[in-house]
Amino acid sequence: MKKNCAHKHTEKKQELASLTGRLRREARKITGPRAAILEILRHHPHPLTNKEIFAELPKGECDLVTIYRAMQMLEKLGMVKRFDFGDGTARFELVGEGDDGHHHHLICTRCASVVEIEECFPEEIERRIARVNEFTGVTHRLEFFGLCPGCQK
Amino acid sequence: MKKNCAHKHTEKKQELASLTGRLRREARKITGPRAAILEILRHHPHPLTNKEIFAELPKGECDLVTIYRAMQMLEKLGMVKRFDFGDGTARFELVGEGDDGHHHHLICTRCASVVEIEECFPEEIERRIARVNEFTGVTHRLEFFGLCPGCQK
DNA sequence: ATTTTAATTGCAAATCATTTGCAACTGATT
DNA sequence: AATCAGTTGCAAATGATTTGCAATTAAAAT
Repeated sequence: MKKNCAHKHTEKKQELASLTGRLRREARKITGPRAAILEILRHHPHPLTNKEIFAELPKGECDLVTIYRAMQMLEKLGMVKRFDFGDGTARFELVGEGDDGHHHHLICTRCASVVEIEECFPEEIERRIARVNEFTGVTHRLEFFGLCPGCQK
Repeated sequence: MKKNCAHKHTEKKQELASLTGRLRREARKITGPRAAILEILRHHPHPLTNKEIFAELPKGECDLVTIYRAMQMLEKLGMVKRFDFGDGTARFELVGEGDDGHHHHLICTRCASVVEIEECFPEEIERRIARVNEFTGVTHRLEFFGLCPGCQK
């Protein structure tokens, strides 16, 4: 069941207590659904869709809508990062304290397996793009696509 | 009404005849709706959503669904390129003959103005990413976001 | 430990972008 | 002008995500 799993820099699985602590600090309630969701995110290195999280959850643990609301909230608090693989479904990954979660992925266009990538768009080029166009606060969204070893028929 | 418009490499507005010619070659019919859609794309340098195309069209010229279908077809023929700015709506830009349309944009997160970017992700790094992970046919999706000069309060 | 209160949840229904079914229509070819 | 496959419009279906609202509950106050 395990997918390609080349974790270079996110191998630090956060403690559940640390996660709930962050919630508490923000005056959020630690509810059953939230603990369950965090627990699932904690154990998954790659971005998950809300449906996938829902599927991992014990049967009636919580409603899909609750997951949507939880992810919205966690994203606002900076505890999860939203990724867009271009298939019309949002994916979320837990973000470490202090970290901004910025990184990229290499996705197999056939089997959808995901590899986390260390490389990033060169800073100096991004700065030049910002300067030349007089934009400020420039970031980027970047994902790679290709055929994974197993799918190269 | 004009947005920020720094066209570096797509300043070659294709002839309508050349576009319909491509359709004809593919055994597609040149219909009123299609000609109208191509005409609009031809005159717009930046990616347009189907709704935007629809809005530009003379009132009852054609149905929104027809635009969806036309864009699907044009994308399949490689005549338009689909872009994803992460807001859940596809955008399309006309692609020159022979060109694959691969390029990126800098989008203002406040006013949504778009600037076309010449820079691309460094090839050698992409090749390394492919090699290291044993992926083939690797490409990328990349867009930049920031505050445009006019929106920097 | 019990009350109080605001945050949270579930469920149904609403939205939005996009797709699909199907019968009527129309370019392009003969 | 006849023919026929490709197209179109309209309604309805899909899929992801959001929203309204009344019932529930975690956490603070008593």
